[in-house]
Amino acid sequence: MNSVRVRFAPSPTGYLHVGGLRTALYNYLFARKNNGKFILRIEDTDRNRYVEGAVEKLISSLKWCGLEYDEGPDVEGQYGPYMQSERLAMYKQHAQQLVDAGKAYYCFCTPERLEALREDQQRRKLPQTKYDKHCLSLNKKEIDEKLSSGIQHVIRLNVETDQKIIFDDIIRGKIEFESNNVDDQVLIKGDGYPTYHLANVVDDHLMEISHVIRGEEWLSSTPKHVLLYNFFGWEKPRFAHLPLLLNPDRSKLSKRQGDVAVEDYRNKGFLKDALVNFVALLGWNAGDDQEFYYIDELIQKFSLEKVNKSGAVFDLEKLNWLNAEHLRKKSNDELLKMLRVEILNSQFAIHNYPDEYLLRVIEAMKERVSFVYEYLTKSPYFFERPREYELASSEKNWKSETPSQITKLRDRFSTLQNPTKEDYENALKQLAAELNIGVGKLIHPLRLAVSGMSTGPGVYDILVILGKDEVTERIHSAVEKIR
RNA sequence: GGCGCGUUCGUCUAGUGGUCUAGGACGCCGCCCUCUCAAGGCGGAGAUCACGGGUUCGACCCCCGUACGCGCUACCA
Repeated sequence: MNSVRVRFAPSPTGYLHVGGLRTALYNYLFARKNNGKFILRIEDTDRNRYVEGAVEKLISSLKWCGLEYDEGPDVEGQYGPYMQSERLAMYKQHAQQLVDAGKAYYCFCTPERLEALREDQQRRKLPQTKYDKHCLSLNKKEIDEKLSSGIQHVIRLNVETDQKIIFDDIIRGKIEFESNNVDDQVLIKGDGYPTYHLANVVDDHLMEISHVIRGEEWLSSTPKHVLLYNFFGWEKPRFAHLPLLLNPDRSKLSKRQGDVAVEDYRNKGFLKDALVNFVALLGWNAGDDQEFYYIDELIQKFSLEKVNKSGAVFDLEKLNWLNAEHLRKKSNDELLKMLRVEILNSQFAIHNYPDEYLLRVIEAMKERVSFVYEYLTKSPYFFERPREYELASSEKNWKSETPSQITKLRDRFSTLQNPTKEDYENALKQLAAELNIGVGKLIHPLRLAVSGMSTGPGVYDILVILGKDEVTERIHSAVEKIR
């Protein structure tokens, strides 16, 4: 059995698109599952689209997601270099080989002639617009003259007419094209750089790529690649074209309708485990009911045969849910580390909370948060005294008799020695009984007094975490401040 | 326009000719739990399986057509 070698081959646009993440992930899962190699190759053959620092950003996003590659720009391998811009000589040499064999030819047409040709074809309502092979008729002498005169030129693929181009896609099955619909694609551009089509075929062959797993947008140009493999006399890799990721309106996932960069989701507080888990399920399912996965389980269960054919809408609601699920599964120690980072980046950075204290907060809030930052936004009262009191709750629960009742409660609390949850609870219940009122008459104002809010963990848990002195202090100032 | 690919609850999906009066998950609604909010448990609404023809004793599953959607149609990837 031939060894599995797959690659993720993005062009460095400045960030890692979530669709790109999904493609990278499937390549990674497939490689790991089959004891193969996962390679990162940068397709930077478009000089007009050069973006400073793009490769570094791409790599850092990929690594943040946990997708470690075996060979790449910064990981030594036997098949480098892994930046296409550093492989120009290879493309040139292979293009020349094709020219010598009559499978490709020099073209000296100007952009103006090409544009005019296209317009003419459109005006005549031809079924398709394609190059007219004008330069194919040039003789050797004419070509040599033009070449030595230094005039700009490209090299084009010489597509034969009336051929059937058939290939097998792992996900979609047999796919058939007519060569008459395939244009004489430019292989080497005027600036000497290769186009994607030439570069990806040459590299995939030289790098011994066994499976080309890429987005569906490449399906239509695969016949060009197949032709290239045939012309070179090379064995083709297996192809697998992945369904697209879509906006809620089912158009191709784009910036216009929300965040598309992995970095965006990272900044919003999503866990890499959740993002990876979510994106894995967009277009793939093991055939069972499992939805929660760690990457190791994905590796075990993944197979290309189970990848869907149709596009999947990127549904934030489900991502949110998965994030909460993954967050809740984290150990308290892991959460502590993450919470510390969150605090450092918040208005509470000036405070110094003991681990012991934060661990108790985590225990109390764990079931109530979907994001780490929510420890701060949903229970700010664990980090600072309430600055204000929720109006809806004070109007509902803070009656005219409340100040005196709650003050009595405070007095009871202050007599307790190292009170436990139960001690607080007993004290409150006893007072309620003595005052002949329901416990709710004390509990709700108490919650409001110590937290400023009406929601959160059980009040007694809050009291224990805050500690007696803090609690009595907060009750005191609440009595003064509310209303 | 041409070529290609696709089409099961709002969304992600299970389903490979009879087990489907179509299962799960997210979201939504209700109930339980309960000092609140979550979490959890239970239940509900939600898909004439895009449509129309075949094939078959029998079609979500096979074939053909139509519609719709998406992709490609560059010296961009």
